[in-house]
Amino acid sequence: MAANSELYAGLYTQAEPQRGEWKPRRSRKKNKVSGSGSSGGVGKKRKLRAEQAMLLEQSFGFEHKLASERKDRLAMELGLEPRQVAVWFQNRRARWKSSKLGEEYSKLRAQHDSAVLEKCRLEAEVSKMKDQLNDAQKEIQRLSERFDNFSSSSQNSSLTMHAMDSQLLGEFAPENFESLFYTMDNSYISSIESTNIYNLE
DNA sequence: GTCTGAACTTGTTTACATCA
DNA sequence: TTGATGTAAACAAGTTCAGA
Repeated sequence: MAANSELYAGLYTQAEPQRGEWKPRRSRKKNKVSGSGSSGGVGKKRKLRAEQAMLLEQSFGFEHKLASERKDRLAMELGLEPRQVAVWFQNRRARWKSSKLGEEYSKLRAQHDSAVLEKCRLEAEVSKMKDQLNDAQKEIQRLSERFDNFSSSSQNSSLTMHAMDSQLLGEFAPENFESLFYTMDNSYISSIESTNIYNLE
């Protein structure tokens, strides 16, 4: 296959090449240029001079895409082949994209790390709350059993609820103890929770 | 030996020219 | 006039390789 540099040599026109955004392209040339001669052959790879690279960078900073006119003008200003300018822009776009991807990766990595930390924190919190719930349930169970024992042993007793109140619960007796027992028939747990007897903290 | 970057290769897309 | 086909130019992605 003929080298593209040979094919392209001398074929650059005033067209506006842009992919993605539409712009009118070159008008087709009738005559092919076989210019496989000196100009197309870059031959040895050589590093661009500092001022050439600087101007190319400036141009790239202005616009990443390279319209044909600009390419020709740049090539003329820099004393390079238009093909070299085009190649430089292609490579520069590739480097730019690569660095952009690197930045994007770093950002996502940081977000991921902080999300993992937050997940750990939340899991620890859930675990702690489960423990507290467990303790609360045990305490409820304990009190329930004590109450059952007491009520069965003193079923015929003449003790009043008030007497039982202070005897059984001591300092933990809630102020509305009677109403608590009344609601316990319907919903023991929820009434306890709603009267906030047990501080889970 | 490694890295960087210029140049190249391959495949795809798009605009245009030509012809039936 | 229109649809099919060919061609050139441009691009992205990947590769090669000279020079630092």
